[in-house]
Amino acid sequence: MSAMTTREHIVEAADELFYRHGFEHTSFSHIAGAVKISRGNFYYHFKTKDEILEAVIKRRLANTRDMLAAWERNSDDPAGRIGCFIKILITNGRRIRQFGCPVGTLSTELTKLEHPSGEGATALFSLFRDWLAGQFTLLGRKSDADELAIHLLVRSQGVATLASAFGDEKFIQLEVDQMIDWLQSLHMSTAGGTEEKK
Amino acid sequence: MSAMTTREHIVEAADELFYRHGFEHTSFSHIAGAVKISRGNFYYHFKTKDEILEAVIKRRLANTRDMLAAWERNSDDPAGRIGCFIKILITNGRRIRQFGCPVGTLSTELTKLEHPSGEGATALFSLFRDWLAGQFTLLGRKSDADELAIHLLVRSQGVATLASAFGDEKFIQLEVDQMIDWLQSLHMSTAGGTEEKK
DNA sequence: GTCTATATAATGATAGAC
DNA sequence: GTCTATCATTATATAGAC
Repeated sequence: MSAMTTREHIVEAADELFYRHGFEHTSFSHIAGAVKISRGNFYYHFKTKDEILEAVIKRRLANTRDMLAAWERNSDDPAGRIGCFIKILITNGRRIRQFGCPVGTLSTELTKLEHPSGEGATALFSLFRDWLAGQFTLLGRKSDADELAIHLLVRSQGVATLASAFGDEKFIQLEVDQMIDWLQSLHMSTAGGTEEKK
Repeated sequence: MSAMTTREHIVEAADELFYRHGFEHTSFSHIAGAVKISRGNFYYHFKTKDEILEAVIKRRLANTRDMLAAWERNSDDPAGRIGCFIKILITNGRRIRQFGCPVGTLSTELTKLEHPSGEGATALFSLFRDWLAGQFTLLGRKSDADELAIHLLVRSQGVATLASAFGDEKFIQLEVDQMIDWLQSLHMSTAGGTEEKK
């Protein structure tokens, strides 16, 4: 059934292990064990560990693009789409409490390692940033769309960091509710502002 | 002049290196190079690398306690003290853009490593959390003091994460200003609430 | 207390058989 | 494409001289 190539299996396993244990802490042995191939066979598919990291980031970029596209299909109004973003904290709550945000934690690690692929991790952030800014623009907040996008990223990143530090889920819901309220109040004031311009 | 023992030098150097490059990526060689002692000499002072980590966390706990005490001395009103917390993002802006938040990044890393000292890193978070909750209580928000403390931690953590991912400083000031506004609005509504009780 | 070996294990990476 | 050696390097950690 599974038409996945060995290469794809490697990237999928590496993706998960990098998320759970970090890039540096994940060795070829770990990945090989997960994929059930020998360490040697690895180098037929990837010449270096960094190449696997590149493939993982590419995969995450593609998956993220798919997710954003799905949100756009599932909701016509930008506020609802932004709501989808906010609610990942609930949807992926269990994993976020365990391992934090996959985007933020990878970016943080690669920055400390001064790793060239750190830019790729930032690109992953930019994907969300630009998409959110686009939605805020549709909401009528063209002038401060990027600031609002950053603001939401800031809050969701912070929730993820604290959720995994304290292993707590109580305040995740609280913070999510506040973000939804914030989005709502923004929507309201914007609707008013739009009317004034008529 | 320097009355610091070799042990203290090691802990200080390790503290800085753990912050800049992460715990796992920092080797004895790196620390030894910074302190200018041989690798072998290390084990006279610490039996394992984990022991150094413990000492570093202990040092950070002590330094944090000192910082919180200084904020209490420098300001009589709790709002001003909370303002001190918010403004670390500016004060330590350069380093935060380079290496993120020392508390958050260590906690994130140790969680992924499933390292026993992860609890120590969380204790560092709790120091801020409890202190902030105490200040909010003094502000007259006893019932939701912990939620407010978490909320501020969330936002400052998020700012630190994004600041280091994008290497940007523009939105740090923006976010800090918004946090100050939020604190102010809270203070106002609370002052009203306090009067009502009279 | 500090040093110079040295032991040991794991890691990323290679060579060559099948 | 996958495997079994194997290599070189690095890391933590130890032993023993000074």
